[in-house]
Amino acid sequence: MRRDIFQAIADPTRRGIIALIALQSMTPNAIAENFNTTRQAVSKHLRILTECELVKQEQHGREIYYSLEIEKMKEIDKWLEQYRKIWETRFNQLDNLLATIKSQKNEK
Amino acid sequence: MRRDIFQAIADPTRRGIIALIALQSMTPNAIAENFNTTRQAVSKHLRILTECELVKQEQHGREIYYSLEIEKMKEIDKWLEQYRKIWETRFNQLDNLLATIKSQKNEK
DNA sequence: TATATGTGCAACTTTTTGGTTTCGCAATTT
DNA sequence: AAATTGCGAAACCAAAAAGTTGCACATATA
Repeated sequence: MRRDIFQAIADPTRRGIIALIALQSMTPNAIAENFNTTRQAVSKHLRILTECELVKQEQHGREIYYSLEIEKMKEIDKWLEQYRKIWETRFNQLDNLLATIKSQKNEK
Repeated sequence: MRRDIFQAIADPTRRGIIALIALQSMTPNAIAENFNTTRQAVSKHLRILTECELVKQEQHGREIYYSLEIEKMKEIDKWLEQYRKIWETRFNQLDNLLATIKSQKNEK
């Protein structure tokens, strides 16, 4: 089992679950109502999300409320950081190029 | 075949390839040297990356150079945006809380 | 022209994944 | 106490994915 955050967000249903519980915690049954699968399938997704600490659970009687561990999402942001640097550099280079063209125009 | 960007970055070897060709374009053979797999396996990964437009190729004679399509990486950033909003809000709330505590202290 | 090299592609195998069904347990409700 | 409800876990299945091997094709080199 690989069970890292990138593998966790690879599945569209899991991304749906993440979006759903991002703002309020929900029970497996309530979550499953929003998808075209069984409660058990959602339960499996929740297990995977829990295993890589993207989701936390809180038991209330026989109900278990799941919610997003937003801090963990920052890991993706952190990974993206190196590429953000690249595209920002490219953007600045383009910016400089445009500025150069503009100044050349004005010199005419 | 799902073949979206999230599925593409789920595989650790593919993330390795992305990191490798982010700054300079490389041939499949050169890329494969950096991993513990065969050239053909890398080729398959490159195909997947190409199919979801994360990577572009440029043919030079019999060699094919692969490089990262950095623009496509912004899609992940875009998806992350909604969650970034959440953690920034949380951060501000914490900030406000700390400020409140501080001012209460000063009132003593 | 013959040989070597860089490559993609197809067939095949193994592993992983997502889903379903069935079950048992604990907490409610009747 | 009995029935119902909410849940996770295990066993099983089908589909997908990752890797391997063998090939064909084009380009380069001898």
